[in-house]
Amino acid sequence: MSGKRSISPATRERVERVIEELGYHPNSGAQALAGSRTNIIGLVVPFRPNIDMTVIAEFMAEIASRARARDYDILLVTADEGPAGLRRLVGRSLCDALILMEVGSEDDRIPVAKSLGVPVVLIGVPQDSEGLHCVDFDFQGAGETCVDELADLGHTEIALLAIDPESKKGQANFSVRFRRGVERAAQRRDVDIRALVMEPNHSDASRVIEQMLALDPPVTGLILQHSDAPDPVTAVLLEHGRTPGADIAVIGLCPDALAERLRVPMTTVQQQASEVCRRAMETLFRMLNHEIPTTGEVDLVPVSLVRRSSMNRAPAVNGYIHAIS
Amino acid sequence: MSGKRSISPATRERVERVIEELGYHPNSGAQALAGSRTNIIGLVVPFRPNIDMTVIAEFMAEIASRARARDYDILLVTADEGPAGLRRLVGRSLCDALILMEVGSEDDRIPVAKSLGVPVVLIGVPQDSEGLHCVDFDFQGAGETCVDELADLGHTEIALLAIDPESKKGQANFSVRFRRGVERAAQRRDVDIRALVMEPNHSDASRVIEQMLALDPPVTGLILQHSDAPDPVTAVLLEHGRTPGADIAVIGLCPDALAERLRVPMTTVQQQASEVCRRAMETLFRMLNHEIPTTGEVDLVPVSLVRRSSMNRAPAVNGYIHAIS
DNA sequence: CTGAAAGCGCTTACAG
DNA sequence: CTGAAAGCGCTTACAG
Repeated sequence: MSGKRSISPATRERVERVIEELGYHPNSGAQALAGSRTNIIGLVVPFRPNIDMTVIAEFMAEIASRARARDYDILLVTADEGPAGLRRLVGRSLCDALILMEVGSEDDRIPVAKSLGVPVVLIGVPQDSEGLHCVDFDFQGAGETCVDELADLGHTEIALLAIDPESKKGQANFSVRFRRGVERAAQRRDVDIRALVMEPNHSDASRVIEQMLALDPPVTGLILQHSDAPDPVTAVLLEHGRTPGADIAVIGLCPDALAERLRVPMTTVQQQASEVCRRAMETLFRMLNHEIPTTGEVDLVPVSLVRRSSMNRAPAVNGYIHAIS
Repeated sequence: MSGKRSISPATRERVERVIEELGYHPNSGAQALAGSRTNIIGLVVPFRPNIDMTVIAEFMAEIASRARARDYDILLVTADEGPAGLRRLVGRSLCDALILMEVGSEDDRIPVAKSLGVPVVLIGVPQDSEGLHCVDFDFQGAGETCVDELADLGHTEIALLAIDPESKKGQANFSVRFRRGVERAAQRRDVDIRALVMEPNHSDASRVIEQMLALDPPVTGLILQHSDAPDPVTAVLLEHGRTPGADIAVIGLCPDALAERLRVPMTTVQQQASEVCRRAMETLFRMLNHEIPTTGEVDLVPVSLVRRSSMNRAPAVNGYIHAIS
């Protein structure tokens, strides 16, 4: 018996010693059958191309270790099994609960996720999240923060080096949400945004930045959406004699490690994968323990701004100094 | 009954129809208990920092999909559970077989892997691989191929932009094996190699390449070991007026997609993750079907050279044209 | 080709 | 606090 009923210290110790000696491990299949719980969590991972596997892996690591901390294991399922995969997992009683990663706006797994009868947490925000527990970064807030930070420094002509929205068709909607945040804040702050689609490599950065430098009125602030953009963009700006933090203000979305090792360390909005995972796993375990119902709502992790050296005030224009809010 | 004994077409069809109608799924715990097989493969994944998760994810995707193709599922285990994790997996009968990724030279999981009593395949080549099935890229061959290709074009002064060997201490040994290949071939071809340790970002590439350009006798060929090096290195070379394929020959190790979208598409040795996974899974399934014993040997996937535009002949030196072998 | 018994190794209730 | 029965949903032999 494992922990369910009271036991005298004497026999407990005796049993524990024998377990140790014999190297006893309970048979998981028998436990699952008799106890009707598997102690396994199904993790549905997107292995499509065009997804940043570095961040997916960060999530997997965090989720797996949090699961083990509560004596759960992780069953890895690829997203391309689709809705039928989810049915199989719970139909065959392969797991007690599910986590779906990279859930898109119109995800065909949403309806079956709702009717599965086991706890489910989504990472991402679908259009119709009604009744589902969803956890994600607040990408819209991140976009707003970037614009606000630039506007606070007096910038009114801003370029957004954007992820191609076409490349993410039908996938996760974080780039759309970020951009929506940028646009809302731009309107609110009465600031100009020029969006330039860019691939995150040196030659495309070169192309796009030359385009940007030709713009009139001149751009003084830059928002980088793609997490691989900072290295090539910083390099190209320096090649053109524009030092981030002195000649042009740069802010964006990327891992801290990258931001810090740039020639000019970049101000970023932080995406804490661990915090998203912590919340997702916490609500999953609460559902498994029947502490909360299996229906839930959207839980957005607020962004936090990390100021480094890539931001500067907007230069005076025509002798007029921008009012700083 | 699923497939084990003969059955009349009539009843078969009747049963299949009912299965369909009722949405029947066999209970995996009961199957495991009664059949003493789980149809689950344990996959032990390294989530340490300093590992390229892009390639790890490529392996996971390939392994998971090949497993599903034979009706196996994947249990995800993090490498930091160590040897005890392996014992737990088979002790609790959570899986029928194991795959260990990123196995290092002196891996403390090796001895227990040998005594586990279930089929195991390692991805990587430990020092003591005796009796274990190991599959990996032939990194040594890759290193040799790079040097041979340069030497064939007449280059005798070659720089290796290398991964810091310290950063991989106690981890997988592929960078050591690549470098060993480079050194062996250099000796064999009587060619000079200067190794320069580099981090794969634009500013470190800049530092290292300036260092390289100052070398005497001048370097005419470049080997890139780090798969993230090609973009920044190509950029820095062009900044210094050296066009790969015209002024300097460049070859290296990186994904095809990256090599092809560079300003000068780069000649590379190809690392086919899918081929490594295919072989690993093939031998695993053969073991599971008792077609081969659970003891095995090292299986290295040969590299294949993909020529693109980054290579040129060595320039004539002092009026003397190098003899081409 | 088909039926029906035994048993896989546990957990859960039910007695003591 | 402890013992012993029943049963979880299958697979595997063993009969017919």
